[in-house]
Amino acid sequence: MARAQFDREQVIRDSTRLFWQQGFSGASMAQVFKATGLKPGSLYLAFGSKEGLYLAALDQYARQSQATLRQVLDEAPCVGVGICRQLLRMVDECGKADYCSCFLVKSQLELAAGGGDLLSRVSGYLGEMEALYADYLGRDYPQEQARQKAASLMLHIFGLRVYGYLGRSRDQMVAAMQEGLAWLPWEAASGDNDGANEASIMSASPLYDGRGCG
Amino acid sequence: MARAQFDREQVIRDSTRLFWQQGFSGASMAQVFKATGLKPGSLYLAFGSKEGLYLAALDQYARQSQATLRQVLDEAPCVGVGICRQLLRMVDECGKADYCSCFLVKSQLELAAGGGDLLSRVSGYLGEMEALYADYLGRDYPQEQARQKAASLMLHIFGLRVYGYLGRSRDQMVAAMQEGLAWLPWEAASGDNDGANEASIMSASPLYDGRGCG
DNA sequence: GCTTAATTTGAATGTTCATTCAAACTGGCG
DNA sequence: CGCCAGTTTGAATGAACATTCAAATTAAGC
Repeated sequence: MARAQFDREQVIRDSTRLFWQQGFSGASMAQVFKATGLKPGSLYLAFGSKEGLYLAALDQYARQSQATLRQVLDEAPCVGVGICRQLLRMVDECGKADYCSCFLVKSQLELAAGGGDLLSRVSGYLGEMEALYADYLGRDYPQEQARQKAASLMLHIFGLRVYGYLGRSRDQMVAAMQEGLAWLPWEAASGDNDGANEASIMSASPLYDGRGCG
Repeated sequence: MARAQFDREQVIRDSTRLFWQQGFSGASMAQVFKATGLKPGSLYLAFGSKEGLYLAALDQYARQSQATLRQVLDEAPCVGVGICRQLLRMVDECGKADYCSCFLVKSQLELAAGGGDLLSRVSGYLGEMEALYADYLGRDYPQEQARQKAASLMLHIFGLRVYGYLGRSRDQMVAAMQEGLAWLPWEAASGDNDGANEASIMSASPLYDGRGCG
């Protein structure tokens, strides 16, 4: 009966990289065939359409992002420190040559006008990220304050995803984040790294490191 | 010798609306012909190419945005109040049915991967907005603090341009902005409106009201 | 009102787009 | 081994794409 001869997750990962960089409209299926190594027939049999493939890419990216965020927050000595570490990592991403903002943020902006399935999925995932932060912050703050701080956090994260393109120095960006998020324990986060898990989290491909928008 | 029979500024304005909503790749020249009422030949004679027209749209949008920002800041009793008013207006934009983020922000994200003239123009304009805020803040703060606060401001503005899509209430968004920008005189801004200029600034078309990202 | 350069027109260009499909191939199973 | 459902192939499809151009039309200057 002949099983599929490609690694579905890897194909999605390759497609994600392309869609992330070029956008939905900006990436052609011809580029997808090249990036994944699959021929049209195989790709369409597996994913149905360009939109279907994009949807799979979004799902994988969001799932990965949430998992990584949970991991970072769980491994930190407290929520605040975990959040700082996550933010500092995002700042570091901005310095990379192939910096590409966040796949969800880019998708939200590109697809907003069109509406449709893709858009509601994206908005949903972004909302989930905020809820996740609020949830963790709920350990240290009363619920209303936790929600408020999560909103401010999302504002800074989204902002950084754009600001990161303007070529400011790492120090400038960190200072800008600290200015509006003064309630976070920045000192503790930049000081103590238990070192070991540093390498385990930094890994994977240069563009798609599974960290995402969270 | 036959002069051009169309209003160039109006054509650019119509094109801006389309590009702003759909993006550079997402908008087709056929849509541009429809939106502007011009035939291919006329448009290509006037602007050279799709990219040329997009460039004209960017320029007009950025010029208009900067002018409006200066006006708002100049008319306010002090810089802080002016900034708050501008931010509150941006929050209000998010509630509109055809909310479309900021043309410069959307362009930055879409064009970042491709590079080229368009991109450097966009990044330049965004940098100018920050410099403009820093300049005005220089009246109330020493230079270094002014720069810092301008950076934090841009982070919030960019953030809001994305966060605005998530469908939060006006109050929630205002609270989120206040959380990170607590040094601004929010009370004074929401309280005293001299009323008169309120209507003069709120005007123009539903999508393109010339306010922009600043 | 004639001249003439500038502008408008819209069909035509050749390319690239997402998608389809019949034919070839593959490998698990009886 | 031979069957056949599942998979791969890559050429073919027709629509949509940005752009061009020769011919028609316009109006400013004389």
